[in-house]
Amino acid sequence: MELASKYSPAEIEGKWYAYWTEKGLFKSRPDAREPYTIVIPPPNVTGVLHMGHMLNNTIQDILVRHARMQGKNACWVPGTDHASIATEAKVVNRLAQKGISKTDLTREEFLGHAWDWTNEHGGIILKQLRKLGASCDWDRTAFTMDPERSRSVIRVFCDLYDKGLIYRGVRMVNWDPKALTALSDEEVIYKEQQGKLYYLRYRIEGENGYAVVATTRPETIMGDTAMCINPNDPKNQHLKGKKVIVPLVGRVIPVIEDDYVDIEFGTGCLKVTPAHDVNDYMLGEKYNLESIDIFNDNGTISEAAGMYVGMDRFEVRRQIEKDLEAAGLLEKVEAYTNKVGFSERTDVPIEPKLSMQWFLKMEHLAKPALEAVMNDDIRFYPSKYKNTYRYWMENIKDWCISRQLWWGHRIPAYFMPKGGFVVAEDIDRAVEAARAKSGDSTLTAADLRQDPDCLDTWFSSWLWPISLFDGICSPGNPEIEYYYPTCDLVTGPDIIFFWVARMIMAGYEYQGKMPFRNVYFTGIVRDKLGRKMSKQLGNSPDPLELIDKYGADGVRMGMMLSAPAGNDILFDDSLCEQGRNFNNKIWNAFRLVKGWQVADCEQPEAARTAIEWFGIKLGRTVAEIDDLFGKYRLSEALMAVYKLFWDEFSSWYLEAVKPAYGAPVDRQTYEATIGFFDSLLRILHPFMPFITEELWHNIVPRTDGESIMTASWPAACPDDPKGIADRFETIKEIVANIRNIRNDKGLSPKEALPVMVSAQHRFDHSMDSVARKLANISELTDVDEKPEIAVVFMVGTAEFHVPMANHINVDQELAKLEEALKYQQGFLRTVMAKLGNEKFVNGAPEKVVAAERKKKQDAEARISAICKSIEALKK
RNA sequence: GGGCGCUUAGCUCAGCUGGUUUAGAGCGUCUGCCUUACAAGCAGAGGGUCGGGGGUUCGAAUCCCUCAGCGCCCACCA
Repeated sequence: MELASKYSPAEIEGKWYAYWTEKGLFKSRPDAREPYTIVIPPPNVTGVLHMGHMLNNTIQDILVRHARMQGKNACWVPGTDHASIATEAKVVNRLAQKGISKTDLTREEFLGHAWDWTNEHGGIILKQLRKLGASCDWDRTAFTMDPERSRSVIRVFCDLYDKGLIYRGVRMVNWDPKALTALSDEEVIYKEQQGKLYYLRYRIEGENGYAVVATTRPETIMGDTAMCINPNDPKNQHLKGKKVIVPLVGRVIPVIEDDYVDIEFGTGCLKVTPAHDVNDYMLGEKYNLESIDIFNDNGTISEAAGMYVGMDRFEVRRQIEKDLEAAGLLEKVEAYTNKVGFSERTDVPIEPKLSMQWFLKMEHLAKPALEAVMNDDIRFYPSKYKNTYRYWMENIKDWCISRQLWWGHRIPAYFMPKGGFVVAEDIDRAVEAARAKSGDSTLTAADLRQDPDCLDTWFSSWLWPISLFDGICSPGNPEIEYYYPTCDLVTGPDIIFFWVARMIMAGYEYQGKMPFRNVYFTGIVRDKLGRKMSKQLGNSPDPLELIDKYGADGVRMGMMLSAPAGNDILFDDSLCEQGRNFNNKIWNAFRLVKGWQVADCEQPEAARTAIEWFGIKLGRTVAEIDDLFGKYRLSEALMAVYKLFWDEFSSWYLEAVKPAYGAPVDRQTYEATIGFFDSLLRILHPFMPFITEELWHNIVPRTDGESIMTASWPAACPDDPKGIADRFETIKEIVANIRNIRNDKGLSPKEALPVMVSAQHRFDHSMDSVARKLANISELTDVDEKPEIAVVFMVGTAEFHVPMANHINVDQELAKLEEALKYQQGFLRTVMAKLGNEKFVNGAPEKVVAAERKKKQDAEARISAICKSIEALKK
C-alpha cells in the first residue's frame, strides 16, 4: 500500500472511532481484572464543548487508555448534568425570544419546554467528545436527572432528613433577584466595585443634633430598625440610650450598643437593617429587633417599605441620594471601593434576604472528608489544594440546598392541609406518613401539596460516583462493589468546594469509603496572552474547528504539551501545529520502514549496535514514562515520548539502520525495527489514539476486533549493565562534532572524511561502526605522532583530528582552540578553588571530593591536549 | 484583612530533601541545506547566573530573612 507523504487525519479518525465502538472496545463489565474507573465531570446538558472540556477530557482519556493497556478493566463513565439554574435560565431566555414569560406557564408546561431543549441539545456535547477520541463506555451514559439518578437524590434527601441533617427554616440567604432563587455561598462571587459611601444624618430624638451614619446602601433605610454604636467609642457616648429618626422615613429607632461596630469606620455609627444584611441580621437576632423586608423578590421596593414602592433597588439609590440632599440629610458622599457579591450565574448583585429555605448541616459530613485528604488517603495533584480544601472544610457552613426553580429535583416534602409537612420518597409514602403524623386517616394525595422548590444542582452531582453505579438505591450491588471507589477524578480547581469536597462527603456518608483515590486538578485554559477564554473576548477557539484543522491527535497533543497539573495553560494554535507535525513525523517514519526491501543479507555492524542501543533506550524511557504517569506529570510523559520518537528513534536509530538508497535491508534489522515501531506506537497510543491505531494495523494484518487499545503497555527496563546508552551518547557527540565541521567548512555530507583519534580513545568497534556511518567517516585511525594540519575537537578526554589542509584557516582554528583553552582553564580554576579549600576537602562527602578530583584530572588532560594542538598548528 | 502559590533562556516550563563538569527541555530565533521517509523536514548554532538585597554553609537556582511584582483562594468592616 502506498502511503501519502502527508498524514490526513479526518478519514482515519472517523474510521477508527467507529471501529472501536462497533467492536465494543470501550465497554466495561465487572470481571476478575483490577478495575480502573473514572467518572466524567458531567458537563452541562445543554452546553457545547469548550477548551476547558478539551483539556479535561484529553487528560481523562490518556489516563483511561493507559490503564486499559496496563491490563486493567478501564471504565470511563460519561454523562451530563441538568445544571438546574443555568439550564433554566437558558430556557427562560429562549421562551422570552418567543414572547413567552415563565409566569405565563404552568410548572408542567415549563418543564415540557425544558425537556424539549434538553432532548434537542443534550447529546451534542457528548458527540463532540467522540471527535476527541474519548473512550467512554457510552452504554453507561447517565444524566443527573434521569430516573435512576433522581431516585438516588430523593432517597438521599429523605435519609438526611430522617437523620436530622436536613432542616427547613428562615435564614439569611443569598438571593438572586434575576433568577429569583436562593443561592449557596459558593455561588456568590465577590467583585470589587467602585461605589460611594454616603454619610446620612439621623436626627436625635428630642435634640437638635444628628448622628451621622456611613453606608454604601442608602436605599435600605426603609428597613432600618436600629442604630448601633460601639459602647467603647468615646465619640458616640452621647448617643447611648437615645433614639434617632431615620431620615426621610421618619421612623424612630433605638440606639443599641455592640462591640461588633468598628470605631474606626466612618463615624462609628452603624445603621441596622436586619432584613438586608447578614451582620445586621445577626444584630437583629441578638437584640430582638424588628426586621422589615423592603424588597420584592425581583429587587424592586416592596409595600413594606412604604415609599418608593415598585422602583428598582438601584434606581432608588440614585433617587434617595437626591431626596436626602434636598432634605439636608446627606452630610457628604465619598468615593468608596468595596466588594459586592454577584450571582455566579446571572451576574447581578446578590441581595441578602431572609427567606424560608432547606439547609443541610455539614459539620458531621465534613469530618471524615477532611481527614481523608489531610492524611493522603485521597491525594490531590497538585497538593497545594490541600490547604484550600482544609480551610473550607474547617470553616464549613450549612448548605442551602433549596432553589426556587422548576428545572431540577423537586424537594420531596409535602405540606398537610392543617399545617406541618412530611418528607417521603414518593406520594404514596407521603400519604402514609401524613396520615400517621396528622392522625387523619382520610388524607389523600390530593390533600397534600408538594414543596414547589428544587434542589441545588450539586445536590445531585455530589452523588455522581455512587449514583452512576446505583449504589444509593441498590447498595452492595456488583457494579458499585467493583467500580467504587473510582480511581482518578480530573477536574478544575474552581469546583473544589462545589463538587469535589461534597463528593468526598457523600462518599464517606453513603459508601463509607472515598469516592476516588486521586484528584488531578487541571489548570484554566487561557489564551496566549494569559486572558481567560470567554465569549465576550471571542478568544476561545472552536474545538471542532481545531480538530478539523490539526486532527484530534494533534489537538490532544497541543493541549497536553503545556498542561502541567494545576498550572493554567496558555493555549496557542501553534501547539496543535506542533502536534500535527509530530503526527506527520510518525507517519513518515512509518512510510520509510514500510518502504524497505527486505532480503536475507548480512546484518551490518552499525545496525546491530543501533538495535542493541535503542532496545535499552526504549526500556529506560518506558520506565521514565511510567514514573511520570504515576506522578500525573502527563505533559512531561508526553515530552519523553516525543523525544524518544523524534530524536532517538528517527534521527539516530533509523539513520543508523537505514540501508543505502535502493539497497535492501536485512531481515533481522527489519524485524527489530518493526518491533520497535510497534512498541513506540503503544507508548504513543494514550496520547494519540487515532494515528497509532491506523499504523498499528498497517504493521501486520490484525484480526477483526483487534486493537492497539487493548495491546499491552511495553515493559519498562531501566537496566543497562554494559553502559551502552552512555557509550552511544559519546558516539552522538563525535558525530555532531564532525557534522559541525562539515557545516563550518561547507563540506558536503556526501564527502567522506578521514578522522584520527588520539591514543587515549579506546576503540569500541561496534560503536565506531555507527559513527562511521552517521558521520560518513572514510577511515578512523590512530592519530599520528605529528598530526597534520587538522581541525581538532574533543569528546570527553579524547582528541579527534579531521585533517583538511585545503580548508583550514590556521588563525581561525587557533582562535577556537584558545577559546576552548580559556574555558577549560576557567573551569579548572573553580575546581581548584574547591580542592584548595581545606574545609571543603574535610567537610564535603568523600564522593563529592572524588568527583572534583576527577574533574581536575579531566580538565588538566584536556588543557594539555589543547596546548599540544595549538603548538602543532603554530608550526 | 487572612492564607496559598509564583518570579529560571524571546515564549511556556522542568530542576528547588543544597554538591552529577561555570543550569536543562520544548517552541521560537539564527546559519546552511528541496541530502528520494518527512521543508508539517534535515544538519548545526547562539541564548539565561536562576526577580532585587541580605544571611546560613566549605558549597545555594535549591535553606532562612527581607523588598518588589504577579496570580489564586478565603473573609460580615457597614
